[in-house]
Amino acid sequence: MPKPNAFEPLDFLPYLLNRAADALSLEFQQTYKFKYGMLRTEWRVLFHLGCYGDMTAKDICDRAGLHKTKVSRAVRALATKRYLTREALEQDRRHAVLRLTASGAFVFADLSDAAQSFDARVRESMTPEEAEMLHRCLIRMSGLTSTPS
Amino acid sequence: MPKPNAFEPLDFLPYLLNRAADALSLEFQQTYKFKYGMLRTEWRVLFHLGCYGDMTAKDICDRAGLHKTKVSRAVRALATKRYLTREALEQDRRHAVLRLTASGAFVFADLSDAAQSFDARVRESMTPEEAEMLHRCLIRMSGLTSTPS
DNA sequence: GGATATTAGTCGTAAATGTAACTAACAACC
DNA sequence: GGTTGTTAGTTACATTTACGACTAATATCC
Repeated sequence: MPKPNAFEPLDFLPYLLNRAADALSLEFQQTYKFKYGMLRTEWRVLFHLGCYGDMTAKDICDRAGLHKTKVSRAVRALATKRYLTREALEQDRRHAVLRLTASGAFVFADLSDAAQSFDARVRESMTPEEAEMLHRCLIRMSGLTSTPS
Repeated sequence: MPKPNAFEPLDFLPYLLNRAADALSLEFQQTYKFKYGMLRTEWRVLFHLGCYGDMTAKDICDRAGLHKTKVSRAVRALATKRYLTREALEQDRRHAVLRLTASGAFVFADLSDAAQSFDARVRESMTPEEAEMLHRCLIRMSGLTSTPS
């Protein structure tokens, strides 16, 4: 007896989203993994620092929606690679401002370019309307308001 | 000196996709994790068996785009929970057909209902056009042809 | 029918992750 | 100024994953 209203994996949004995210991430991963031996979280931290400027680990956690232990480990790895420095704030020494070094900035520039090309290539498979709608839906589902405020 | 054409995380599709996928998966995870103590891959395997009927581990790997070791372990976990049985094929004893038990089928029915409600709830946040377009884009990005052959 | 190659599935180990406990610095209240 | 609470970040440990090596069954080719 087949189910009356059969629901199938390819209609289930979390599943579909995961497959698409995995497919894209896996492909782009080649770029930062092979060239710079970075992990995904390291790339994300670098990306945030490069795009938004110096900030603390906490800021990155909030922005990127990552857990502090994950960021902590990524920051340590990036510091070991000399891609960033940690500088404790005078007024509150619990905070450490993270700053890209020259080589960190160079790597960021390289990866950022690669990311832009990659993104552009993916967008080629859709119409501008689709791209815009996709962006809107993804932001909404992520629970992000698009206003950075 | 600010970058001329600044690219930012929220415009990068892999990042956005991951955030949306994580947000949704994390939420739906509560359902199968708390009620049945299942891991995501276990839920996926159950989902595939329930939706598509009896199949081998290899079939699930191909359909779900999962590595065989991941499926192997999920299958063992589900077998331990008595949600499925493994039956070696007469004509080729390398293959083992996986079949849901009565309780496996019950759990599947329950989770499948929950998944449908969840999916419906997420879709409420978008127009039918958006939902359709999203589905199309995700399938395309996943590298899946929507024709199951 | 015996050597070689494939294939389905499992196992072992190293790496990565999640969770909670921890440390250190600050704040607030008395 | 000491007690209590909170926050940024790290550490420790258990769970999960990735990757490769492995086993067993079948297919192929001679």
